[in-house]
Amino acid sequence: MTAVSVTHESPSREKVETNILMAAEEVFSQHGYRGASLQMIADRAGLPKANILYYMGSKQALYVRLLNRMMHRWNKVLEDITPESDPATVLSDFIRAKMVLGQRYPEGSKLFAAEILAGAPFLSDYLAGELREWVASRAAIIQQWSAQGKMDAVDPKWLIFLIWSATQHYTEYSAQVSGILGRDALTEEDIESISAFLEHVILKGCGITQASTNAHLVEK
Amino acid sequence: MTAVSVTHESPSREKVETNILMAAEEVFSQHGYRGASLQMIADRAGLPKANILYYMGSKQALYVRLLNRMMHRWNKVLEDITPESDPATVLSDFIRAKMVLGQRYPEGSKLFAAEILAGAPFLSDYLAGELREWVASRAAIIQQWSAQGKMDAVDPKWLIFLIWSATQHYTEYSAQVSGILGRDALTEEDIESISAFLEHVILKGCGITQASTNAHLVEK
DNA sequence: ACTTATATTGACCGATCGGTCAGCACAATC
DNA sequence: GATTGTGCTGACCGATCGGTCAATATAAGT
Repeated sequence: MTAVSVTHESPSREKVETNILMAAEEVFSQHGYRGASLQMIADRAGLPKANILYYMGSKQALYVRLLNRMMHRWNKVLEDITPESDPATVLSDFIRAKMVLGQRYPEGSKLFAAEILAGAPFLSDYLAGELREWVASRAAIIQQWSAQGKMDAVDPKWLIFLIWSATQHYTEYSAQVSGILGRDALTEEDIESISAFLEHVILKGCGITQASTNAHLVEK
Repeated sequence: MTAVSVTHESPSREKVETNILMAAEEVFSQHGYRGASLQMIADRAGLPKANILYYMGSKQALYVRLLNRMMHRWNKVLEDITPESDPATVLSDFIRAKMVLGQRYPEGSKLFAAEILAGAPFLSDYLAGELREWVASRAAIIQQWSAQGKMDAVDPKWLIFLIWSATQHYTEYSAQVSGILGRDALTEEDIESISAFLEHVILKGCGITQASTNAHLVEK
């Protein structure tokens, strides 16, 4: 990527940063914070190592920036939910939204997973603060659904963790999944099949009757 | 150190090796293969770095040895299962066996997770060979259960992945779970509560009526 | 054209990486 | 007592780590 381009104009700052962030997300997600090296990121971005530090300041700043970006993406999921909402559609949307998120940002999801695996040294505040509130508020609503007889009296936290884990599995364990399935990557049909399966098992397992036959139709 | 009367083989060697393996499992599980350093392992084992290499040969040999040890532990799960088996008890046992496995070997489980996250560079053969066969054989049996009307006609592979992910979550994401729950670690009651929840949702979600022989698990 | 500000990067720093090796400690054998 | 074999480890190796900096190139402002 050295300047051999026919056009003499240099890429804008934003373009370069995006390029670096993409490369860094790949490397960090594969090897974790300690296992990743700036040289690997630089090579993947097609830039000299010093240039990475010029734009990002330090390895840690780059890493934290990627974590924040991923947290921002994640925060948009399941924003509006009330006790009056229909459990079937809400949980269904939740499952599918998380599946889409994992498919759209596989490297970011893996980056997050590696951070948690390492003991969440950079995310402990977020987990015990913002995310805990997120879970608590959603759990309270699910609890009300149970009290209203709309679903079984399951522990809402375990239910949330179940949906998280079941959906994340297909992005973070993609190497295992594709190794077992004998396929390089999941197809569109795979994703739809998995989503329908999770919808079926989790809703039915929680005693939720799917309101309409076309509940699987989700629009963004 | 230890004065042993019978000295056919050196018992100290085994002790030292176990010590090293324990330390290495912790470090590798936290930081992955690249992120782990022999110095960190040596410090945790209370030995000089050269001693680690004296016993284990190389970083890679040590890592592969840990992976193999974890694979052997894992292989014992769900060994005997036939089409005549009762789906309720089999799946229930599967869920609880995996929960126990994760609680018994948290570092080993995380080590495995980190390896998969990195793209399974050392495990691709195992995933596409031994483990794929494991899944295929169990999937065939589940398929027969569906054909016999013992349960819903769900895709067996997705079901196996669901149980894997849902149970593994509590060991590999323990930092996230405890951060959200505000607890340092899961209690015995937590484990039982989670196991009962997963049993309830997954069995019911697959249209399996819990057998009377498991009556002690139904109500809690 | 000249000045200023920003982009870019090769060269370098001390620290740490995985790994080698010579040599010491020590018990068993001769 | 001398020899041998094994356990053990400090010292060292070249490579790579994250990060700094001076020098240069390019763009922008006047």
